[in-house]
Amino acid sequence: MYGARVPPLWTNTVASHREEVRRTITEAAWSLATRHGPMSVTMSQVATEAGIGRATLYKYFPDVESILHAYHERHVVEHLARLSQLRDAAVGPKRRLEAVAAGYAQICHHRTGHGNVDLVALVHQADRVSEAEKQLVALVEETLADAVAKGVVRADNPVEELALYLVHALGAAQNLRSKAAVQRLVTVTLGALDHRHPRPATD
Amino acid sequence: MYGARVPPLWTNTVASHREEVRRTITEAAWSLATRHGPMSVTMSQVATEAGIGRATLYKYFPDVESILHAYHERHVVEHLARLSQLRDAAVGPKRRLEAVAAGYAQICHHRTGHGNVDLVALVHQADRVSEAEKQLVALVEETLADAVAKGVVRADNPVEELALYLVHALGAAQNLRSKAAVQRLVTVTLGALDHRHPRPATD
DNA sequence: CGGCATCGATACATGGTGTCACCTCCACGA
DNA sequence: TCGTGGAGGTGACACCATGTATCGATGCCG
Repeated sequence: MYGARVPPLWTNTVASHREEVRRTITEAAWSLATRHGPMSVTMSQVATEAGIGRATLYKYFPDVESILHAYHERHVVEHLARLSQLRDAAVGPKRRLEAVAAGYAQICHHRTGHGNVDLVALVHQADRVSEAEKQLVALVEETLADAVAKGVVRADNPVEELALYLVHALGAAQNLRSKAAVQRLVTVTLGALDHRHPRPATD
Repeated sequence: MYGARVPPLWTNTVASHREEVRRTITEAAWSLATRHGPMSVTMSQVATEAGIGRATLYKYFPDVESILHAYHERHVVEHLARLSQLRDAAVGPKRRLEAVAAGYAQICHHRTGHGNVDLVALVHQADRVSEAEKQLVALVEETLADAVAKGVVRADNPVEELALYLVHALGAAQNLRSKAAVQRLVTVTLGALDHRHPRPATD
């Protein structure tokens, strides 16, 4: 389902079962973390929740942090695919930027209900930022850079900084209630990127 | 240093010592968390690092999460005081908003070096948002509301949403390197709040 | 059909957890 | 000044989580 990872004809029964178990484990751990807080999750609890032996669990993951990290990684990959699709479906740099921004805001918004937002931050352990996440930031940066080159986004700031601004600002969507509010957030956030900035001060 | 909290003549030896120990404990725990990750911090480690008995530690805090939470709370109180001061020192709603925004960005920026950023998110455990933090958001909302009332900030969005946008966007400062970059971030972020928004689409 | 490898569970040594009873020492009143 | 109350600090204890080693079971491959 998430793509074959070994040469064809070799991913039949064993590997698929292992992936199934991995999925069960990660979801069980995430469920526990959202319910009782990430600090209190133990390997024993995860094993019980997943319905496997505790020793077996250690053959899949070394500790709780790795499990949560794997869960997060899987979802980031999904989001990356979705954003790529949204970007490619839109025409023109402005539309593409809007599509990616709106898509990212939606993703953040959906995190509100089905899980503790702060868990995401937890898995961002120090330097352990995942490869998929770098790709995600890279996607945003590319889209932005294109928009800057076409003159629809202000060029007076480094693209990396604008991308950082964009991602953080849109992350506020996770605290919003309605979809309308998310739409307003996207509009406001993109407004700051307008090529007609900066403006003369009114004071 | 942090202001007397009991009626005068009553904060002599015992209470001050207790506060001293609390401070030592919280800083020891934060140090461990930044070094080895928050998931691996144990009460035993904290007790050893703080130089007290493990049983004594339980007379101050029930678990690791509470310790980290207390550390964070103390700093939020400091930040709140600083932002209040900045706001009161500035004249006019526009200047006040700029001062508060710049101050908050600086605070986020300073978190980069001396500690893992994600720890902050960790202590935001679910519904356990601290009172001081609510006050901080309230401060931002008040400043924004005043600016909206005076016509220097766009009025086509709810103030709570704009405050959320502002705080999240400025939070990007923690990933920036230079002070100049932080200044650019503040400018870009505040640009979206300009009262001359929304603009006609160019497409 | 039998070797082979991997999966899964019980067993055990180690270390963290939470909580006593007990000790020490400051604060206050006679 | 001194004794007593009460609060802080500590060692000890029982319990649980951890990580690993060993063993039986199951399915793939020649």
